[in-house]
Parts: sequence; C-alpha cells; structure tokens
Amino acid sequence: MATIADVAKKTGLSITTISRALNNHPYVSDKTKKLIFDTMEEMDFYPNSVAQQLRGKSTKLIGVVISYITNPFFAYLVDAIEREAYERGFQVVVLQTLEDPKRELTFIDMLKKKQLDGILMTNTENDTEIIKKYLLDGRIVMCNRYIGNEKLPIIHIDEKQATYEAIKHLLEKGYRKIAYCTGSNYHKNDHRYEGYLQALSEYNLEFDEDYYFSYRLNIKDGQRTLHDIVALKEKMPDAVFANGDEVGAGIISEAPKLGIKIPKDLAVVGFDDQPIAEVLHPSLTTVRQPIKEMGKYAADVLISKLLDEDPPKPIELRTTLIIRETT
Amino acid sequence: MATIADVAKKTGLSITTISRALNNHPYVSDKTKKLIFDTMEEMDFYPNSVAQQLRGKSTKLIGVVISYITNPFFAYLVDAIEREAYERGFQVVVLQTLEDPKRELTFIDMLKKKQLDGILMTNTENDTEIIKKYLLDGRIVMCNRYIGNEKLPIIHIDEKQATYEAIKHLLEKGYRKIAYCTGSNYHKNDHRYEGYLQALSEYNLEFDEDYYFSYRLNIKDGQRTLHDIVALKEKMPDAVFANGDEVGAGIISEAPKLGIKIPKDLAVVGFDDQPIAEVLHPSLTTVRQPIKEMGKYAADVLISKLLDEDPPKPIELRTTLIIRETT
DNA sequence: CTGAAAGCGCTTACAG
DNA sequence: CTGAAAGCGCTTACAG
Repeated sequence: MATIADVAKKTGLSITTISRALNNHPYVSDKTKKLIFDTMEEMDFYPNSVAQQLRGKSTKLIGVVISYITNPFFAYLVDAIEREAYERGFQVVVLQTLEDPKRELTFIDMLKKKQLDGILMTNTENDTEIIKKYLLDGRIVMCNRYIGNEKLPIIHIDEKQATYEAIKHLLEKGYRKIAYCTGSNYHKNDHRYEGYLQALSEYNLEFDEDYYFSYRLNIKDGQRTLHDIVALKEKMPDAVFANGDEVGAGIISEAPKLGIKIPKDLAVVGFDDQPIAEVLHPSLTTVRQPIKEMGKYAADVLISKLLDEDPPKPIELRTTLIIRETT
Repeated sequence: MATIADVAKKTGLSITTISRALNNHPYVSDKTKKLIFDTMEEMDFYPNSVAQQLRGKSTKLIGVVISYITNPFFAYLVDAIEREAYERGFQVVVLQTLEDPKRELTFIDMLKKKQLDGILMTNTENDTEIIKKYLLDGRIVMCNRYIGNEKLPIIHIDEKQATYEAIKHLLEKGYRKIAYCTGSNYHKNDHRYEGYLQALSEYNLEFDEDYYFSYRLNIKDGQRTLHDIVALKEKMPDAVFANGDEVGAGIISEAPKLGIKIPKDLAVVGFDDQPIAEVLHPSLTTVRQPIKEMGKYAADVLISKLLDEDPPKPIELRTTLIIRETT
C-alpha cells in the first residue's frame, strides 16, 4: 500500500507538504496541490487513519452498549445515535452485552485502550465504580436506565411519571385489579414500579404480590404471562401493565387461545410504542417514548464532551400515552 | 495517560521487556512479569491499541453495511454477526446507508484508510466496480443480496426457490390471482420475481402488470398496498405475496377497516418470519429465513479471509415456508 | 532472560 | 510557500 512517503518521492516534494495538502493546510500552492492529489489518485493512496489517530489521539469511534440489538427499542435508539454521530463525523461500534458482565467489560477495555473515543451506555451489568471514573471525565454517557448511584448524570425519560399516567388511565377506565410486569425482579430503582404504586395509592388500592410478574421481556414471556394471569382464577386481574410492547403482543396474541377477550376480560397497556403496537388486534394502548430525541440528544451530549464543545441545551423527553383498543 | 515508557521507567526495566510481558512473550521471568503487571495496575496503564494497530496493521474492527438497523431483518443479522465476530475477537461497526450512496462510500473509505479490517455488505447502492477490487482481495464479503455482477461471491439464500415455494403453496390452495410486492421497482436481478413467474407459469398463468406493487417496504406501505388492492375492484387479487412480514402486517392490520376478511377475501404470504408474524391476527404465513446461520457464516467467511485461515465449509441456507392462518 | 534501536505512517512545531 | 526532524506509543529483529 502506498504511503505518504511514496507520494512524496513520486512528486519530488517533502512529506510535510503532502501532509499539508491532505489536511487542507493553507500554505500549499494550488499547483502543488493539484500535482499531489493527481499523484495520490494515480497511486491509489489513502492516508492511514491509524497513523493519523496515533498523532491526533482520536478514533472518531463511539461505542454504544445495549443488551440486545434485536430488541426494537434498542434498534431505534441505535438508529438515532448513528444518524447523529454520522453527521458529526463519528461512527458507531455496536456492543451487545447479552446481559453478560464480562462482555461489557470488554467494551470498557476498548475505551481504556483508546480504541474508542467514548461510550454511550444504556444500562450496566457491572458495578458503578468501574465506570464512574469515565462518567466523570465525560467519556461515558449513560442513557435510558438508572444505575445505582443517583448522583451520576444520565439521560432518561421520566419512567415514574409515564407509568403513573398509564396506570391512572386504567384506573379512570374503571379497572381495579391491575397486574404489573417488569423485566427484572427487584423493586429497587424501578421507577416504573414507583409510578405504579403511586397511582394505586391514589385510589386507595394495595399492592398485591400475586400481581407482580418479574422477568418479562419478550413475546414468549407475554404469552406465558397470560397463562399466569388466567391461573389466578377468581383473583384474575382485569388489567395488566405489560412493561413493553413485545410482552403486550404476547398477551394479546395468546388471548384467543385462552378464550380471553381484550379489553373486556383484560385490558393491556404496553410501553415503547413500537410499530408492532399498531398492527396488533386489538391494537395496543402504550406509552410512546421519544426514542429518536433521546438517541440524538445522548449522542450530542457525548460528542460535545469529546470535542470539548458546549453541551447541547437540555431538552425535555416527554412520553405520551397512546390510547388504542386494548384499554 | 501512562505509556509503556512510563512503566519501563518506574520498574527500571526496558520498554522491550514491558512489551514482551504485555504480549505474553515466553522470555520474561515470572518475577519480572509480576513486577510489571503490578506496576501497570498501580499506574492504571492500558496499552494504546492505536499504537499496536500501527504496528500490527489490524484494527479488529469489521464494518457491517445495512440499509436500516430498524428493519428487524437487519437487526437479527447484525446480532448474529456481532456474536460470531465477538467470539473471534472482532468488534462490529454499524454502517447504515439509509439508501444513500454517499453514506456507503464513507464506509468504503474507512476500509481504504485502514480504519476497518473488513466489511460485510448486505447490499450496495453503488456501482459494483468500486467495491469489486475489495471483494476480490477478500476484505469485503457480500451477504444477502445479489449485485450486478453474478460472478462475484455472495452469501445468500435461494430467493427464487423460496418465493417459488411460497407462490406454489398459494396456487395449491386454489388462489389464482396472486399479487406481487417488491421493495424496489425493477425486474432485473429480482430473483424472487423469477420464482414468482416460475410458479405462475407452471399453472399457465400470465403475469399481470396490475398485480405488481413496487417500493413496498414497511407497515405503512402494507396498509397502502391493501388500499391499492381493493381499488382494483372486480380485478382484485385473491392473494398477495407481501415480500416482507412488515408489509404483510400492514395489509393484515388494515383489512378490518376495509371489510376484507383474511384469508377468505385475500390470502397473504410474508417473508422473513419475524416475531411479528406470529402475533398478528390472523397469524402470518411466511418464508422463514435462516438469518442466524447466514450472519454467523458470513462473519466466519470474512474473518477467516482477514486472518488468512481456511474458509469455513460451505453450509446450505435453507428457507422454510411457515404456514399459519393467512393462507 | 534482557535491552538499544529502528520503524509503523502520519502531524506539527521549528526554521527558512 | 516548503522542508528536515522529532515524536505519537507501540513491536520486533538484532545483539548480547
């Protein structure tokens, strides 16, 4: 492969001048420039960006840490991030944790080893301490999920408020036995759960442990959830907060098989407003998240930190309850 | 940031020895190694991978070029590729073309500039000639879609056969007026279209231009397609090959609004077998693609070329027609 | 088992 | 407007 030295030799100019032409440095005559670029083309020369990085210290690569790219929520988030990054001259390395802490550490290592300029994390499988340092120096930005330490900056929607609104909608519609699904199994830092409790308490309803379904993430979990719900028999809930549209889709699609009418026997509220929500039958009432805005903003925050620019002005990430046929 | 020279100074050893310890070179005594690693830890030293790359010539980064990451087909493909790449020590840079040829060229440039070791392309917006050279030297591998030059290697399913089987299934069920949807608008190199024609001709049916719907890609396109179909009135087709599950989902979800019963008034066949296919009502008959196998295999082929290893042994990428309620 | 030195392909003060 | 030289942070023959 041709190097800058080859171009210098061929044109009879110095390496310095070639480099200047490459970097649009003003002090190169147009005639020289033309000679240089023609020669580069002829030699099929492209500057080695690794060498440039070693001088410039920047790879123009940002990592995006997500759990699963096949989760549409993350696919849309990555889309928004990639678009913004591209506009600002950065490329996106996708890092799936698959919920494996070891995988996540591989990516942190890439940052330590300078293979990445920065990282956008959507959640973390590891202890805060490990990444705290990078959060503070601005090379990691958290987006979407809370982590242990509430003091660290994170870009997120108001999960509590969004869930509160969804549950309140169910209550106003007359539903009283409202089940709650979550992707994990702990109450700590589950802000959606807080919103759920707040709405219940406004109607003087008590939390019922039987109505709490943990580890519900995908369509299969949703189908399973409907079976769990039906198994409660006379105690069967009359509504369910599905925590995600995929879980909601599983519940809805399984209903005919179990003779459950939605929303008559069971109302369903999703979360995310993925394209699937609209084509389900009945179509799914759900909480729309401003994914595009969140992804773009998160990318903006990270990149401006990396470039040492002024941060973008804060935006409000408003969720909206989209009411369809399942409530 | 600490460098290898700092570690050398602190330990009183030479840079060479530090480097050897780092690379697990045999000729370093265990005692020296321990001293070195302890010192590295103490100094919070991590080898700069950019400098390593400049020596080693390899970034361990592969680009994956797709049109839209929000298309579930590509999300699943990227998932499979990322998993395989990770196993082999590579990371994945996601490159969305958004169907913009300029964007695609940016990524080819990254390859030229050595920021990427190789690229996996799922289709191309540009002329073959530009990427042909890299295809031949093994740094680009095509996967999923045909491009102009049939002689170039590409990893793909048998689109023609898969479509032939889907259409034949419709014909055997008694449908005769079968509409065809495609994401583009040209017949050239549309192997699915060839399969469609082949099945029709076996039943002595002629291709009807009115039954050809171009540029159908997403749910909205599907909804629009049903309107187009109904607008054909007495010539209305009795079945439609939707070309993708999302288009199928749009057709199915729009049907109740137009008083169309599926499959009685209109049968629908999708393509991909995305999770959505199963939760639609009625559930969608579709062609299952072996995305995981294809992604893993494509990554394997590219990486073995990059590492100059023996290529993986060829596998057969079989599609399966999944018959559900829409036919 | 260890080290001095060259070199990977660039950029950038410094000097003219 | 142009060039010689140092240096980015490593690895690797070569020599001992």
